[in-house]
Amino acid sequence: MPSPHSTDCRDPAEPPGEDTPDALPTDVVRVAVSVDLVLLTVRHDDLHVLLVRRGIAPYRNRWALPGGFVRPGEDLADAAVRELAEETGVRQPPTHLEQLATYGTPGRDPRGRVVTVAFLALVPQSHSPVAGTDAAASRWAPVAAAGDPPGLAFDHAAILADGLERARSKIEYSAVATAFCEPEFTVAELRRIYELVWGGGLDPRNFHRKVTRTAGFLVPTGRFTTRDGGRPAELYRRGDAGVLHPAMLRPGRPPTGEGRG
Amino acid sequence: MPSPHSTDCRDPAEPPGEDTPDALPTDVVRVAVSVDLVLLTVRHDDLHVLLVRRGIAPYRNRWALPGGFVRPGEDLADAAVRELAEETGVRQPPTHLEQLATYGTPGRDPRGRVVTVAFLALVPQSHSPVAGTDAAASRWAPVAAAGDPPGLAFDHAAILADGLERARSKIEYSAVATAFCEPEFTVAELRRIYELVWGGGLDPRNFHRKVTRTAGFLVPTGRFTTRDGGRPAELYRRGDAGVLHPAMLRPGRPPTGEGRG
DNA sequence: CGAGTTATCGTCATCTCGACGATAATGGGA
DNA sequence: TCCCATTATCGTCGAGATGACGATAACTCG
Repeated sequence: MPSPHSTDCRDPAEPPGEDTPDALPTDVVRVAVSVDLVLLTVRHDDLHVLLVRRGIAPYRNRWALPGGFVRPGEDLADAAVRELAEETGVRQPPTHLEQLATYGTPGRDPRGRVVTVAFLALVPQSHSPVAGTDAAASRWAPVAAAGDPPGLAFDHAAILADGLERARSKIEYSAVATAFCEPEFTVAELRRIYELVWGGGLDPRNFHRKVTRTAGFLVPTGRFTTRDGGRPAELYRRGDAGVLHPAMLRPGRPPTGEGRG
Repeated sequence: MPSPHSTDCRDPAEPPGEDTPDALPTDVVRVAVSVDLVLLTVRHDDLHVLLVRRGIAPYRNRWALPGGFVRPGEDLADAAVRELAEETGVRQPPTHLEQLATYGTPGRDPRGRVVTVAFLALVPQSHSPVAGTDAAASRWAPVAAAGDPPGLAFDHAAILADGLERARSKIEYSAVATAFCEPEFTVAELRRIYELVWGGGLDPRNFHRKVTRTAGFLVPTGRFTTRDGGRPAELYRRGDAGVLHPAMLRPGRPPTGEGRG
């Protein structure tokens, strides 16, 4: 495959070690890199996001997404997990953690150039004991009110919006909605997740048919619970399905391709 | 992030400007930030990716994804577009450009800590005159052979794989496949895109029905061409549809949810 | 002009979905 | 204890989408 039309390619490709300079070009700009977390959970029958209160300028006393600077020799995902534990007291690793996007617009941090890698994390309520060492320093905010005046610090409102949109679309074609659930859950509890994330009601009968017949989505335990009232409901565990086929369809779309998302 | 231990929060939230220190904490690590491009196009009836030959160590003479360091005051997406123009001679902005993911594992660059933001770009063949100022310095490689020994520099093989997977899945539920096409194209040409990206044959009749009936996907021009041979085919333009409903279904999946992607 | 090629339309069985009726199995009160 | 509200789960039905594939249209080439 090497150079088809190259004039002279007598020097073969080299491994990284050979002839490697010790440092990057001197004119390369160095920037601070941070990670920020959009950590979502469902509690009190509402979708919540974890926010921390900034203790220092800029945006002192404003609410922000939890996050912090990446340390030397630390991988990005590791930094996200570390910040999660440090700032929230959440011990268990999140049931779902994925990279969301990277935000690096100059000026997004008044202190200087900071590029932040945002992560989306989903946890069940049991993972979120309340969070934080200091009650005043962090809180779960209903997502609808998370951006209330004076608004979030930095560009965190945009990051939160992107995270929510990602969550909303991702539960359509993947099984990540179960990441919000306890290890064992009922179909109704899973349905409630979808309803809260999507913000609309779903037909219990069609939903039940859909999730129980999509292979790999749910694993029946054979045990039942009456914690939701009414007839006992079977308990399920997360299946091993990554993506769903066909996808869960978000209601409210026109019957035939309206295009435009 | 810094410790928000403030017990008393009598001071109201502050705008960024007030009490803002001039600089970031001194112990924050600064890293080099680069952008890398997975630039895909279809040429000679095959899916190709643009590669550049590295002229300096590390990985000297190895092929790599086009990219470079972000400049001071430059936004990430702007850097991607700039590198695209600089390294490839591609003038027009790509028909499709999206952020792919960020790679920052320590040690991925032997020269030091480098975090790279990867972008996925799709262009029609007409956008890719050949590319590059120096013929030996860049080339279009068939994606199947792009990673051939001795392999791509850095972790670019993984980035390329992620980009391909993104493209493969994204043409399912969005209309980005048209980004590979010239401004006016036939249904057969669009079908060929899907076949090459997915790597399998599609039924021309069912494909035609699907794309022409999905609102917003294609806009008929009323004109026809015989450039593909046979009966004249109508020319279409890209519609304004962002996402497709229902999605284009990748063949080869079992009829009912097999789960697992 | 006929053969080959490609485009486009149609048919049909199957699958899925949304709407919604029906039945099962609890707990809480009268 | 019995009735009822509540929730879970199963079934039915029509509309729409899909995959397989037949049929016809319209061009080029020999």
